[in-house]
Amino acid sequence: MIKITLPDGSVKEYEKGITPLDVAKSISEGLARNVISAKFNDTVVETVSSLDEDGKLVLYTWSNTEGKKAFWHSSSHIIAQALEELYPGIKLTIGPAIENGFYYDVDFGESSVSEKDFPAIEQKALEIARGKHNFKMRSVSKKDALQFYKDQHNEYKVELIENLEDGTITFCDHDTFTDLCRGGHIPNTGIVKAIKIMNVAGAYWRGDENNTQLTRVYGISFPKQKELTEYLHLLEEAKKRDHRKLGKELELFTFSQKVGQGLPLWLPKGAALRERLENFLKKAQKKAGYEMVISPHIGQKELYVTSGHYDKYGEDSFQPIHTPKEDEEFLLKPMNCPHHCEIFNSKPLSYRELPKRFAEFGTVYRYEQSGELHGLTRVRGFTQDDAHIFCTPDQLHQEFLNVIDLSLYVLGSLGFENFTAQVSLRDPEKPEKYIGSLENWEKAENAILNAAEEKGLNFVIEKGEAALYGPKLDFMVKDALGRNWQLGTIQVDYNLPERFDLTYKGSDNEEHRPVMIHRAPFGSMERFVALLLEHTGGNFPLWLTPDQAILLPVSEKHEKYAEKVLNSLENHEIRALVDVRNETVGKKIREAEMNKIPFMLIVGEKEEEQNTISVRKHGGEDLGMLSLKEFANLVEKEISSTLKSF
RNA sequence: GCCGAUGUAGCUCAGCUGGCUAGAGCAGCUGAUUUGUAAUCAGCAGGUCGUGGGUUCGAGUCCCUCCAUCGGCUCCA
Repeated sequence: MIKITLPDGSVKEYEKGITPLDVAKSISEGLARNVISAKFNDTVVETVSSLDEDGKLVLYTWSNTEGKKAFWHSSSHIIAQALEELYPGIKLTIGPAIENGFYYDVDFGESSVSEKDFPAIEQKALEIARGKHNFKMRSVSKKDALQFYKDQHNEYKVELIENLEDGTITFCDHDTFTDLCRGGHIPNTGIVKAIKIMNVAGAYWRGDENNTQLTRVYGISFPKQKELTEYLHLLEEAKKRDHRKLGKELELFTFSQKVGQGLPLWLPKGAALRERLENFLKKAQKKAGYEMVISPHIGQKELYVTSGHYDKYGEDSFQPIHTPKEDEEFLLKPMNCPHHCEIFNSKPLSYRELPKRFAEFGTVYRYEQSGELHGLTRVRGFTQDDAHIFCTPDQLHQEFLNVIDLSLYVLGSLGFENFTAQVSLRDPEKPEKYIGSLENWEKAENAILNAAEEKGLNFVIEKGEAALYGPKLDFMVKDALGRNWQLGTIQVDYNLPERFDLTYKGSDNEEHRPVMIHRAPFGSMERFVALLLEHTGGNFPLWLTPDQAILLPVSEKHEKYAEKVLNSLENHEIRALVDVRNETVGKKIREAEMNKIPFMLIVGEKEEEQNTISVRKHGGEDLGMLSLKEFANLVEKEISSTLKSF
């Protein structure tokens, strides 16, 4: 007999060799029907694996993330079988479950797959699924495993197996299909009732662009057809929140082929919105002791050679600007830090004057790869809400904590609650990616980890994500389709102060090296506005939104009164406009709704007589007739409830 | 940069296997209507079909180049 501990803490005794599925049956029939995956002692096991020792068992159904993972991973086996049957001779590589579905990377050799082939593959996969084939794991010796794939001329699987230890290698069979696999499957293929190929894309073998490019087939599957339909509907809904679509509809920004790709043009409403965001941050920064500085958009090549950026990025950047004078080269500024270092250098400073906090909304230009450009989230010219803090080593910790506070204030004020804090460290195996001494890096990494812990931030650590000159604390936010983007960032840097030979006079009358903090709470204005658009669906906070209210005169007769009201609204600092078009009220409301204007103010005979406005909120709520004063109070109250001061 | 897809009026889209002067709705303009909580009616105007080449008697439609966009990969100072 063995003792099985269940998640609720209860311990039950079973015959040795019992399976998770049997355990489920002993609990309830319903559970047994729904169990599709299990973990035994924190290791993923099959629902039909035999359990031979005491341990902790967790059973998973479709409603658990772990259950979905097993479901989607199993589905990738089914798709792989379908592909092999339809395209004989292809070479399979890896096929994991991902956040939403799964993919399989395939070397199609001479053939290729495109959208029009999807239905046939899906149908084949469904046919296989309906066969209710059991997934069966079996151990294979390294020698046999290698032979199996050598016979298939599949060099990818061979490479995978070569890196595995003999004795740990398992294959998974279902129907006529066999795949190298670690395990974690649903009991049988029949549980998959709906399966859809979402798209195909190129992906490099082992993520290295020097390797062969494989075809990545993305798919998703569900235990019910209805759930697939719902998922596809959800995707459609998410597309409505796409910032590229909303930005166009709300006239915030545009792009022009003539100006160039990745170079956004801010339209009047967008520019005004951006200015409000900038002022919001400027106000907070002023309280936090920052000073605004301004630096030019170009700098001598020498500046970036000093900073180390030229060596690292020069080749893949916008190329130097040449002047009539020979040997003179300027670069478009790809970041503000070197300029700010020189500002620090402009006069001798004493420790009494530190920290120095130089802030600038600095526009920078980076030659991002063409395939990587994406709306406003990844562009070639953008404005960072940048600042550099130069402080003594003693001040670093407190300064870093203060910057975390500022960043959290910014995210909180704009309703970003579901962000992930990420500590990005260097990849110890690739020192060539970074500048500076190991000692400096360790100091900087510890400074960040300590500060993040002290603030009680719930953070994840990512190795290899650090910046060229130092580690970072990044705030990541998901877009409408669940893709992660970095917004705010805080970086500790011991290296640029050395490269620029920055010093201050200490109390001991000796020269000392300051430490530098790079920080940008928004990240960039472009990306921040993009993510804000996707999060709010275009319904910005009232303080930020382009037009807070629109006056809708019932007929031409009430235009004068509307203009009068508009005037008073302006006196109350409410941004409003009048729709004087010769249209019905219904039509004006419809358009104001589509333009996502928070308040629609209808003025007609009654309102003019009583000196009031009838207020309709975006979405349809009727607030009835209000006096101007009442309305102004309402607006002020709503604003102050979302916009706290720092 | 790489893989795959897409590009028709300001916007959203139709245009089958190549065949008259390329269509619709919305937006725009003109006129009528003077309107009370998500589309009043009528008329008009608007496109060298992303670009450049090619095949053909004939190209929006087929082929190639380039540009841009979309989904990924790689990258992200």
